Amino acid sequence: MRASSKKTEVVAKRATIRDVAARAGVSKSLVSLVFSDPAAVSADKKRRVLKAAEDLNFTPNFLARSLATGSGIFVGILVADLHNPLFAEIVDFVRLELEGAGEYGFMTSAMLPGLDGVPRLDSRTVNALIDLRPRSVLVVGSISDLSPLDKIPADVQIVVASAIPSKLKRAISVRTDDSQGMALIVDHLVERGHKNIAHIGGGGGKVSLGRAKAYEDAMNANGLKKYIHIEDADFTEKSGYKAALKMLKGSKRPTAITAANDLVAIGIEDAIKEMGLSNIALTGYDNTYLADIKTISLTSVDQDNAEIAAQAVKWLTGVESIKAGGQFLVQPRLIIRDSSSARY
Amino acid sequence: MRASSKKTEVVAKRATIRDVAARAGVSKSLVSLVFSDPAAVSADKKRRVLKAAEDLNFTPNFLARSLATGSGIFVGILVADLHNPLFAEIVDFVRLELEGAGEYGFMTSAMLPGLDGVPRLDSRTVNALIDLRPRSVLVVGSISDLSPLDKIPADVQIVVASAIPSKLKRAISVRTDDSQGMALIVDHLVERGHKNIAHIGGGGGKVSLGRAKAYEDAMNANGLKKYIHIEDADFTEKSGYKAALKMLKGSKRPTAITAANDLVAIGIEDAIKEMGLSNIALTGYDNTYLADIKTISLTSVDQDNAEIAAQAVKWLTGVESIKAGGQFLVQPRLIIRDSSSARY
DNA sequence: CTGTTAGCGCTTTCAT
DNA sequence: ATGAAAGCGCTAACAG
Repeated sequence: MRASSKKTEVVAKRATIRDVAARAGVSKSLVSLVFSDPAAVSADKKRRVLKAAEDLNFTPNFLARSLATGSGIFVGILVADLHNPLFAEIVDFVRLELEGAGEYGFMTSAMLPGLDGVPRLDSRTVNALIDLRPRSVLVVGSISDLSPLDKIPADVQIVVASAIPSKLKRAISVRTDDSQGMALIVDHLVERGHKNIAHIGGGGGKVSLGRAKAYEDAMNANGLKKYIHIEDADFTEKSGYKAALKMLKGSKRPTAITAANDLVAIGIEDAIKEMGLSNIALTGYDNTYLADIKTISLTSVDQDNAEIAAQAVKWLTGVESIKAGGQFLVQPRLIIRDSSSARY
Repeated sequence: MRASSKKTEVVAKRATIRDVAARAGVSKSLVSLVFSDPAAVSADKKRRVLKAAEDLNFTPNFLARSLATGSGIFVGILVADLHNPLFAEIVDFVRLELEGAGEYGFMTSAMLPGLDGVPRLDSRTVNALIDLRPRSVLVVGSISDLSPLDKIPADVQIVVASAIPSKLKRAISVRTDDSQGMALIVDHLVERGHKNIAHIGGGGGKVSLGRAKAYEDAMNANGLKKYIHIEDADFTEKSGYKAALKMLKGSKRPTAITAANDLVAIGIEDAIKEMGLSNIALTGYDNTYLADIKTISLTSVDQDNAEIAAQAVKWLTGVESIKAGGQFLVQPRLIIRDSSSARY
């Protein structure tokens, strides 16, 4: 039924600048002007063009425009890991923020599952993004090797959010101050009377490593150097679970455990339960929605995603700038929930 | 240091077909041919062109090609909700599958946060996607109104995965058979001795509604019509929590509760805990990684994402076809965990 | 098999 | 202020 058109294939082609020009009785270039530099065209003609565009349901072709201009009018967003709820939140904030600035964020995922389980930056997507000629590029989350992004023209600003840029000197980054975040956590546990506070994390990336280091610093600051105890884990639940089992079976069992992120904390919690232990304080990191689930109720550090997004957008839109390699650290906030209630 | 180029701005512009032609000593069209129809060019010249391309780090411009061809060479992927772990998984499978078929999937998120909290399909992204001229389009997850996609040329197949297409007759869909899924769940609970089995869900979308209906059918099939009890909730944890409180405070408290999805189940669990109840069996749906967290350990229905992805890709690549509005239902699998262990 | 000529839809100079 | 012409990087008929 639907396919039974007359002789003409009625494939609803999008109207072009030419169609609009014809309908409005002006030249193509004038139509183009209306959409790129509206102020430069007479009110009368402008109205007519706009009307015609409206009638024809016309929207400038994104693609053709990028091709012709040599530089697009949108911000390219690359998400590192679709599975991490944290990143989805940041992307939402960024888009809202971008929207407010009258800019447009085009989100793509450049990560390929990867045969070995480790996600890899897909060069085809990177190339596609380059072809699209974004005005700037935002990378959300940790990508182990950002160097493929070096093919992006040098005048296109690359901003990394919630991660430490790896192998890409020109990138600038905005993320939470993990030294402070970890200090908040350790101080909180110390207040609750804990001394023997351990950390599970430090593996699988710069961010993780940074947090482990921050934990050490915080312990030292509290004069608890002798209690420093780190069991290696990356950012996954499974890895937290295994590390926790090992730690809890060891001789100097801690009274409190700090995790590299919420997922790791969940894995630790599983291990604690499985071993029939109780009264061990536990903290997460990132304050994802998981932490807020009542069954889990995890004390965690909030990264202030809104703030991260706001700063990223300032750079992406060129409102603010900073030299290559520069960074901005956002203040974290401690969210206290049940998991850290055990006292000592 | 890096910026101190000589007089020429060394913005690493991507090499064009022209550069390659010059270097290989052939015409532009020949280069083009090598990349579009390699078989049609002599081995010798082909080698030379490929070599030159290699040297220049040349990759055909995605954009220009789409513009010239009128139909791109990639599959556009639109993700409904970045927050739902289920969708990320499906996307991963689809990409892997596409990769295997020698095709390329370009993933974008078309959902804007939405001021009222309800995500909306962003017309700019839809337009951008249309401009890119994908060979076919995959929508992953529920979007309340797909009609903006009707602007996609009629010859571009639109496939919806893990959702029921709304307001878009031309779309075809692949998803799990929820009648079977719910039957598996109800049968399982009946086997454990339960009769008074309730359902929380049914609100906020066709899929949710379908599952509620499937629950009713399964109850009827077990001769448990008089126990049918549905409390309205959408797909969020919060909504499950509220519905559960209401249900559990009511007079005919069930011995088992089936949830519309895992998140809702988690909300229900919170309510159960909060009311100090125990021995109520609980089931989720979707078998997300949340269900597998030991602390949660939720009996759930696995959708077989790999199978969904495989079917979607067959359609997307044109290997198989089906008439507009057609659908394919995948067999679900019950994953039994602790949450349903309560017997009655 | 190879090279030439248009042209995709748009944005520029550059005249008018 | 407006129109004509050239061109972004590529492919698609053509002719050689």
